[in-house]
Amino acid sequence: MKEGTSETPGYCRDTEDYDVRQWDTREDCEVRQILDRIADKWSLLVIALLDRRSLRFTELRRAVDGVSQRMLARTLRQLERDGLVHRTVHAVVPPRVDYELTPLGATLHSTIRALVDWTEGHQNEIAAARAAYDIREAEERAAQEQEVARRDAVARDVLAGRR
Amino acid sequence: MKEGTSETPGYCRDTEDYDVRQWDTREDCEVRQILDRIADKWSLLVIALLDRRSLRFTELRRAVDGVSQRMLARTLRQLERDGLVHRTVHAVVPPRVDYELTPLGATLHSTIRALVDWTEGHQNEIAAARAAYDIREAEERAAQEQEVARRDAVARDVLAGRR
DNA sequence: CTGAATCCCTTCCGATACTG
DNA sequence: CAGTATCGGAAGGGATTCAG
Repeated sequence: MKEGTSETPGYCRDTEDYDVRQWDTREDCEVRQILDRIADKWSLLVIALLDRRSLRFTELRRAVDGVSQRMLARTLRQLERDGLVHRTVHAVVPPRVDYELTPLGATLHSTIRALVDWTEGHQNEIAAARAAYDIREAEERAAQEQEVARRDAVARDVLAGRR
Repeated sequence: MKEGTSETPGYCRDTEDYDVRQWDTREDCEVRQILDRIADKWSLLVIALLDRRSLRFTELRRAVDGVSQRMLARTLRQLERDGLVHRTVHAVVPPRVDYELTPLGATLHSTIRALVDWTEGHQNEIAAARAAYDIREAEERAAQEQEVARRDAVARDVLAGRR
């Protein structure tokens, strides 16, 4: 089986004796796997970039900045297979290949865009939360060590002095 | 440096001579990294699950179904550090730890929910697209092989018969 | 230019075992 | 119950090379 195909076990042990409360647990047989691909680092960026315009391979490569040729090619093939991106090959030399969102991909775009926008809009809060967390953790760690040292001292005193 | 800290280079080469068209390329110094964490497989599921209710570690473990103890613990630590999830330790025995979304995390919930809903709502279309793609690819591959075989035959004839 | 294929190193992650 | 520590296999992904 070729590399990117993912053996897709496909199973879905029958949902007998299992009350579907929301979507949470195992009905994701397929969903879980799709979500993984959609929420993939590069897929996210590519879909976000392909907004109402088509871009060629090299343009995407430059725009994403950091993606390797290998990963971009793989990502695009997957997105094409999933019917989210359309690939147009122009029979010219040098070859030119354009990528654009399919109607299905376009419906995903706004959702992904929302996610990206959220991240942009809250990155400062997250950075602050991280800083606060790190400080708290450092303090706790320090207090912990002090406590250990104190106990050590006490133990030494007891052993050395009066016993 | 401990495992999950991620060396966070933090750089962001100054945005001189770079027209910010949208968000696409490199202003993601920080965003890119946050997006990666948020769009993470387990983070997504955990945040989606923590809807207006608090769950304890084991409940999450069961609900997510498939996550290892290690990954769940790591994911929760990260989410806590990012200020998206709040952790409450009850000083009882056996220990009990509750997790719930912070206000910040709650604002992310709907967005993530939208992503999950999209996936659920379009999984059939994606499955169909994949099937179609695979068939097309198989046909092309078959045609390719036929062509090769045909040319082979011709070449053999030329070499053997009249030359 | 647009890929596919190979090599190879790094990171991820699950299984297991051990604390509080 | 709620973790942390360690280890080994598996997967991810970059650099390079070759082809159309």
